[in-house]
Amino acid sequence: MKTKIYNDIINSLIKINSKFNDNFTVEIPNIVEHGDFSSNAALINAKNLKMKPIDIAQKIADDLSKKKEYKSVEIAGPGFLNFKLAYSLYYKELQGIVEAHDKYGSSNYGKQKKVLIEFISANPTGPLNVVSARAGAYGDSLYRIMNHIGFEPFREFYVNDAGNQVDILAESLEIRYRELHGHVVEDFPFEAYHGEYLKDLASELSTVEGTKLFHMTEEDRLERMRIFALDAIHKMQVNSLNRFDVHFDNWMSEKKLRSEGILEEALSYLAEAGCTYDKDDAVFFSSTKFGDEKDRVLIKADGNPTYLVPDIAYHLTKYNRGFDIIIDVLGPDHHGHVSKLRAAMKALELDGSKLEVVYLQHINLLQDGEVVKMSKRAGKIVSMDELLDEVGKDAARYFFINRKPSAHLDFDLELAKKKSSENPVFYCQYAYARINSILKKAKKAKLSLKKFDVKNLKKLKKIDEINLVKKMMDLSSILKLCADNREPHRLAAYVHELAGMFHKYYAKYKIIDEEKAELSLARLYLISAVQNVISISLYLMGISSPKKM
RNA sequence: GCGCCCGUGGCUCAAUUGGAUAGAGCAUCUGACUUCGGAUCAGAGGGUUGGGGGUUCGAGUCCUCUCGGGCGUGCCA
Repeated sequence: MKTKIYNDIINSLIKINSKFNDNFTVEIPNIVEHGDFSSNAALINAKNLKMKPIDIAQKIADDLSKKKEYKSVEIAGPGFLNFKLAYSLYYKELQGIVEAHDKYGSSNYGKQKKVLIEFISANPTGPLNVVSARAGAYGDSLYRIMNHIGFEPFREFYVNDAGNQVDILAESLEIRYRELHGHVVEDFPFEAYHGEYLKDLASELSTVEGTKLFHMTEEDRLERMRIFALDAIHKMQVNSLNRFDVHFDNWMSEKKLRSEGILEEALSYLAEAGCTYDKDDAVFFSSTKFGDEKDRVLIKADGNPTYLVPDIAYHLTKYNRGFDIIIDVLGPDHHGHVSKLRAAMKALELDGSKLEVVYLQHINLLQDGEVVKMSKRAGKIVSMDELLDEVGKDAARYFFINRKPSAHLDFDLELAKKKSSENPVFYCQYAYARINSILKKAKKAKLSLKKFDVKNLKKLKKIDEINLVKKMMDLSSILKLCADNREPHRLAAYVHELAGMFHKYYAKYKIIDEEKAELSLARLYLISAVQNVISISLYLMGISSPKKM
């Protein structure tokens, strides 16, 4: 509908002067008195056309008010054009919402662009924590939204199952295993993983292997520990993610990348490009050529690659797999790292504009008003499972999505535990459940929408009813904003507003009035559309729509 | 030092990408159920958008300076 108005304005502008500027917008104003839609076309064109904005606006208004679709075209302020549309257009749109059902708001906007969204990518050294939960809620919702409007998104989890930390993991498990079998371990190493889950893993390992492992060579034993721990922790993480309704299309293993020789490949490309050199027994990447502050080590003096190498190799595979857009969802402590990565992409002559990095800011966990210090090493972290136990999937997902990624997040554990009206997700779900119950009651009163003739939508004459339709029509532009800016939080605000409008409407008007069957049916039709839009929005955030609460 | 992110009512956050009177929730106060679900609704108070300057018809948004807070700046990952 916006584009229709936009085109109508263009046609009017052509009549005035062909040298107009089409860089104006058509928007839905915040203030109801400003009409259904408004445009700044006259303001933008004042310079080009060498006319006063008000005069341009007047010409456009005169031209467009001849059309029957426009109930009124008014000029306001310095030269804004405010449009009011005929109700028949809204009835048609309302019908479209109901008929499209769960496809409403979907489109071919993304033109099948292939989008890789890498998120969470937590180390496989322990259970997922609340930081991963935020990334999970964010990445999965972005996926759902992009999928809905015609992109081809792909979800990937990068598993750092090789390297130093995995050795530490194996050693940590070994210590727990020894303890379990009566060995006294005097000083638990500081750098080892201290979490309780390793004790559980040790006892699981013991039931499988008994004391057999003590008879192996140290090397074999640690390898067994490594494989066992990685596998068990992976399952643990998948299990938590299933509870959170977050899923992946691919788990990319660093170990696999290494075994396939991709690291060497990446290194040789860099060498061919003349971007590497040897110094102090190490191999350096001359990243300063590409805007980095200093050159970075690729191969350490001990012959092992730094973390940068597998990361470059991994991103090389992202490009090679033919994605149009590559999105990395990272924690804020990675931004120093990304400049190195970008330098490498430049050195390999890859299109840097394809790679986007979204930084999710930190989460402060608040308990009794105090910040809970989280430390992986000390094992003092709140896990995703604990969070789900306490607040449930729906509230947790809403809570995380409700904020833009770049904002810091204070997660008040006490507040989140409360299953009360303080939690906005209940407000939205309640609207859905309430509509459901009204529709059920309507059936009992023998008001069936199946017999409803859409011609009777003209019974919907209240401005509140038209406003509900207008709000629902916003969905597709909200989804575009969410997708283009990689900011799903707008959808959370949107569904909350829509639910609010419905609650107000419900309180003000009686929907089922047995003496006015046609009006009742028209209103039932309206609220069934609202229910549909709420359900779609919640689904896109991974939140359920319960029929009863 | 240098780089990145953030600063909006008491608290947590929005603001359709530069639009008209900066909006919600929580908290506080006042009201509304014999009626479709009160997990709701109606209403009130609360703001120099950290501060100064600039760009223009128009700035929370862009530029610049400045003050706070967070993070980064490893031959750790």
